[in-house]
Amino acid sequence: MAVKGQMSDTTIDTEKQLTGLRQRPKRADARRNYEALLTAAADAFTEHGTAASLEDIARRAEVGIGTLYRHFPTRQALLEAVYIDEVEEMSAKAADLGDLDPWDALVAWLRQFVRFAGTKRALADEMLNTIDAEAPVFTACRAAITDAGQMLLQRAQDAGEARKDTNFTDVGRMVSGIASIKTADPGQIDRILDMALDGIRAVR
Amino acid sequence: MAVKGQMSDTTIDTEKQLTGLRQRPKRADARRNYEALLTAAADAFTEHGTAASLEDIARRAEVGIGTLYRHFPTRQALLEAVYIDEVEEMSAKAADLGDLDPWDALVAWLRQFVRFAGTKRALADEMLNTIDAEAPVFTACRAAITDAGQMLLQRAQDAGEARKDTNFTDVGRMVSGIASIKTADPGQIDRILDMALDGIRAVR
DNA sequence: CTTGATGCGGAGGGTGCCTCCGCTTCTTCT
DNA sequence: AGAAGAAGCGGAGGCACCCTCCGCATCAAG
Repeated sequence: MAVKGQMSDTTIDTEKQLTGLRQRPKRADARRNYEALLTAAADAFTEHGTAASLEDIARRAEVGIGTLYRHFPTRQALLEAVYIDEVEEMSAKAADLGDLDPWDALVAWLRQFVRFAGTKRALADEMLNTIDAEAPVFTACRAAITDAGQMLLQRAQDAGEARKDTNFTDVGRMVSGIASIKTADPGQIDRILDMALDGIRAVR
Repeated sequence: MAVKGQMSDTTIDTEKQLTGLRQRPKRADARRNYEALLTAAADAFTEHGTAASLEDIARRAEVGIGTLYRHFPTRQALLEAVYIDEVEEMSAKAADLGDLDPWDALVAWLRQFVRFAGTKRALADEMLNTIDAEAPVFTACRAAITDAGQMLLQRAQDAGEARKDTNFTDVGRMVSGIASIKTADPGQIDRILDMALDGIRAVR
């Protein structure tokens, strides 16, 4: 497929793909519960990893356990929904950052990317154990993230703020590598990321 | 410390280090139960991952649940013991292979290494989440594996069967990279390993 | 306002985790 | 060999979690 001048086209495409993977309930009360569960689950998974208690999630969402199971019949389903939700958020965030200075926007987005990758790696691993790496969930999510990152990097490059001899494939890998560093000191990741980002910046 | 001509010195050293990390019970019945638990746990963890049921492990070992908990107060402790046990086995295996042709010995050992790394990676990851990467368990285990592999590679190199411009650091990383490939086809890993091993073989 | 359709929630049965302590088995000393 | 204390055993019991099932409440379309 040809990429026309603007990036937004592909962004919209991948967003549609993502949304297609998930159908939110239509009745008002059901949708309320669904969203509450998603939020509670995201918190719980971040806090306790993939092993978080489903009953606890239902409690946090102030919803019966039965409701949780109706919306998400398996732990996998819930995991997947949370994952897609966060990818969508990363994607949307990229668009929101459009007003900022291109470089600042890129940095802000990559920071969020590190947080995302850090807490969600376990989740993705868990999912990989159960379903195929080529499952539509993953292809769509990868595409969405790549599109968003590519756009921000491109913009920074066009503004002469990021070096032109790189691409998002490299930057993405670098940053996710940094995100996966296991360390006791939470500030260390930030420091490393700062250094690495200096490497992406254009020489003035 | 200086390494004298023979490899066996370091091997013995690292074995001692490992054994020091674990003290088997001394009373006969207690030791029997301890070993039975270790075997059962290894099976269970390989089969169901780190989440295997401890009660199931006790059942398989034909031992009361209380006995399991006395020997291994936490899941971590059991995980660790199994891990050390398997590392010791890898280490011992390297010595056993001494009679074989150097190249065959190396290949046989690396094959076992892949199996080991494949099933035990999850275990090591789990442990890393709880304890430090520099904990004595890990340093000692890394050292033991490295020693064993280094010796076998050296032997194959000396016999002119493995290329001389490499070392176990590289070979080890390569093989553990291969071991970590996620795939549905179990034969694929074997095929890839074969190809990779051809790359280590000396040009005739 | 009525009335089906849709969604809610929690009781209940099953499993796993971990602790605690009365009973058994081993080892050592005489 | 026998006694006696040390060491070890095992499973009942209390709690949390998993998941299902179904009577009851709530919604929205007519």
